[in-house]
Amino acid sequence: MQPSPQSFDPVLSINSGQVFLWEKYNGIWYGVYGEHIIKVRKDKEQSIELSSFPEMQSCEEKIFRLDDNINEIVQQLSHDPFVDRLIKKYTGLRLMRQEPHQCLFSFVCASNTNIPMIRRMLYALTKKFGREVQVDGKIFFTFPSASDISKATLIELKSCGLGYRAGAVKSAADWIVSGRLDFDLLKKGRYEESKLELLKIYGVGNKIADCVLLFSLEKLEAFPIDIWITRALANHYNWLYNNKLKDKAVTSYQYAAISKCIREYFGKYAGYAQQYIYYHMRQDAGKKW
DNA sequence: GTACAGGCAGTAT
DNA sequence: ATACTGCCTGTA
Repeated sequence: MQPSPQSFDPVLSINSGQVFLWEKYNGIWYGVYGEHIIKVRKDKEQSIELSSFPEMQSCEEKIFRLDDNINEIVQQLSHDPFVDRLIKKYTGLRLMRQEPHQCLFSFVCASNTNIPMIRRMLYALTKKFGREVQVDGKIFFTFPSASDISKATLIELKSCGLGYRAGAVKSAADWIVSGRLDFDLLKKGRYEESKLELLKIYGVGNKIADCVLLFSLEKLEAFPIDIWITRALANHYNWLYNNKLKDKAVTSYQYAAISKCIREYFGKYAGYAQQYIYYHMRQDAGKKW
């Protein structure tokens, strides 16, 4: 039987650059999901086995968004020939649902750097401020809470390799702890309103806000535009924004205009389109991470 | 030594 | 509304 878009491939999704604290150990994938360690094993028949420590109810459905109506999503995106082709090419690629606070800190750290560096920073943060747990004889560290990070000094944060991002991480932590930033409210709010709230945080701009909205706050219309997506838009969607995009960084006004246009074009599941395009661009460039 | 890597904020025009 | 700048850190 041919694989259909309905199937999902956890390893492909884990390796698509949307999550950072995952690693392969003895052929099994382990990932940090807040306080939990997630274990993903694919056996020879390719059947998938997921477990969580401590156990989390229906973690497979939760993390790999199996509650999404993928048929409807695929159908809605298939009007675009490019994305339609990518959906068929990268069978099983899914968005992954992340813990909001881990997601926010991850993408604040992701600003202006590369994936190996992001992984290094986040691992150092978990090691310094997280809780040690053992799974299958291997030591892991849970993701620190906002309160843990808020108590840290800038020096300590910088010692995790955060550099100038340390201030942004600390201020985000302070906002969460003070209740000034409430993820439950942002989940309930509309995309535009929740985005405006996130943009108030020091160190959070358009791209990071859209990542947090898409990956952790259930805003599937969010379409994060980074350098890879800018290149893709310049190559395949030049009609959407009639301007020279090339490799230049977009200004915030350009970002808003492109974002609005592309969300109208792809519809309420634009974020899924972004994921396929992003993965394709990086594959094309030969990126492993 | 230089360039570069998955942005952002601040400032000037 | 856009252009320009500096920024931690590590790797090629």
